[in-house]
Amino acid sequence: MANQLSRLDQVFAALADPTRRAIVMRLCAGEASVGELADPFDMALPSFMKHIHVLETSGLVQSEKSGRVRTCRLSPDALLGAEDWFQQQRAIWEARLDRFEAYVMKLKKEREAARRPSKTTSKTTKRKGS
Amino acid sequence: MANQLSRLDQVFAALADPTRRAIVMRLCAGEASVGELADPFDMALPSFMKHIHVLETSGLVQSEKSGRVRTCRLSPDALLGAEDWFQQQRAIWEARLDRFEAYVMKLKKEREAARRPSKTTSKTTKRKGS
DNA sequence: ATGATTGTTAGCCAAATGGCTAAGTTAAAT
DNA sequence: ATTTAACTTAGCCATTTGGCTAACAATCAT
Repeated sequence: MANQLSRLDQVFAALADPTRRAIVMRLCAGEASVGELADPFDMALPSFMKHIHVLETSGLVQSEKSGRVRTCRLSPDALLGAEDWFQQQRAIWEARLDRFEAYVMKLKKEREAARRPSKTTSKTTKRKGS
Repeated sequence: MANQLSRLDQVFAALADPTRRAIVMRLCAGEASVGELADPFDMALPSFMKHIHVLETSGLVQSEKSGRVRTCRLSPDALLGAEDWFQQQRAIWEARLDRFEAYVMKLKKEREAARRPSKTTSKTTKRKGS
């Protein structure tokens, strides 16, 4: 029944909300209580707590309660996991660009070879222009 | 009236769905038509088109129609923008760790200085244990 | 022991999301 | 001139999301 969201799904969904991104940014600077975190936001506490809960189930934030105050801290692993995803995509993207560039270079050489049908590439025969 | 979502909101929301992440991954390898993109997914075309549309309004994907086929390509800027966010947070996080480490080092020195109240640090007086 | 702080639970509500089908529309193929 | 291919639009539906209030703990301070 439970829809088994992947970790990445939850992390990206958590970060899609500006309130939650602000919480994460705040927690990057150090741990804080729910009250401290909620203070800057014009929002009822129960609404705010929902955001905290989303962050916790996404794995981005951990918290523990001592006395009547719950202290939240960032757990950087989930953040790094998401960052990894970008880096992998960028790697694939850049590999593609490299291949494309290689392809263009090949075309260029072939065009040149077609224009000058000698077998060896002589550096002395430099030509410029179309 | 229009709720003016920030670009980051839209990018992260777009990436929170596994179908859409798969589309982005596919497009990292090169442009493709809607039909080609939709093929691997067991989903009605109109549903799939909604995903494409989400990706387009997030800025992650651009598309253009020629004839009856719409070709989609990744626009890497939005992707890089989101990656930047992670890197900024990580920078803050790491700065904090550095500060913490510096703090621990300071404590350590003070403890040591308190234990051995001479002004100069003599390397000869090495001591081990608690 | 009372009262103030600091969450927490329960439940309501409007809007957004992510799926569907059915019925267009436009370009290419025959 | 039809038919087929490749989207596109319109609209339905269930679930999720993100806000609220009201009432309930559970501590800490006095």
